[in-house]
Amino acid sequence: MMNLAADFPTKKNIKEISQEEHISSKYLEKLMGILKKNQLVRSVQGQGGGYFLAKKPGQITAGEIVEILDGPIAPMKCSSAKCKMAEHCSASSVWSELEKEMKKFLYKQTLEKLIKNNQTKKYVRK
Amino acid sequence: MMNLAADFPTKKNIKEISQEEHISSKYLEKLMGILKKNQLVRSVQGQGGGYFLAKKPGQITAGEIVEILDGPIAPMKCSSAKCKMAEHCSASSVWSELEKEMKKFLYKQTLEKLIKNNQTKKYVRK
DNA sequence: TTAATTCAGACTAATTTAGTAGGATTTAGA
DNA sequence: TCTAAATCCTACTAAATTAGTCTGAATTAA
Ligand code: FES
Ligand code: FES
Repeated sequence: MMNLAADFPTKKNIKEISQEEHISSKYLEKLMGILKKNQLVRSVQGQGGGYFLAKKPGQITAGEIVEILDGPIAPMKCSSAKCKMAEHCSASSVWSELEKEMKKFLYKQTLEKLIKNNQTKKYVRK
Repeated sequence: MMNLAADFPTKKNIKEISQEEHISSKYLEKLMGILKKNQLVRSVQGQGGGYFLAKKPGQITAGEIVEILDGPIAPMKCSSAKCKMAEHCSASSVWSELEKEMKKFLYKQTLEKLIKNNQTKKYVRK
């Protein structure tokens, strides 16, 4: 039988990631499950298995990740959640505009960008 | 004795505001208390009393109100709350930049602006 | 003195979130 | 074919936060 696990050199398993990111492996397992269900990562099961990105880092944005893991991007529950008072609420326009700004910002932060920023950060660090 | 309550023609009492804003008077009482403690509104006690703005609408911003009633403006608990992982967390820069954008936006929305927007809204409504 | 009002703070209930537990399934390799 | 290393699945728990209530005291106009 061929070795599936060997075909994806960038993959990492839960144990590795959890150590690098200082996050409990059990919790990470859960999160990766969600990311996988939403097709941001793919996985190889069984011994030697692990996870890897489903797209190029330049094509994954913070916006996607946040919406998948945290739910809709919104400054208030009111804003996107179709608040029933929105019609006669003077604040609703503020929420919806702010929501737009947040989305705009988060959807232009790609993983690639983040990685680069983080690498320079390391150099700059004393 | 002079009549304090008559001196501030724009004042409204809890009952009036709670009806206008469709919010329970008990809850509103609590919120007004917080706004008062933070000097966004002032009040007159006793019969005929009520609340009124402590500054001109052009000098009160959504940012202030939100920070007073909702706490620090932040997209994540992590961002401004001095997350202890921030040093080796690749996401922290995203949170802090987004936080800046949110503050910038909210601090330029004055009450005056909001009132104007809301008036035109009424005209436009079918 | 009375009635209308703000003021103060404790309390409750509901919801959300972060995180854990336990076991089933899949797979590589000996 | 057996075993160990991994993902997968999903229910559960605990903690924190939030929205909102309740009670009663203090203040003031009339
Ligand atoms: S109460 Fe929901 S938008 Fe204002
Ligand atoms: S974990 Fe707090 S900033 Fe990333």
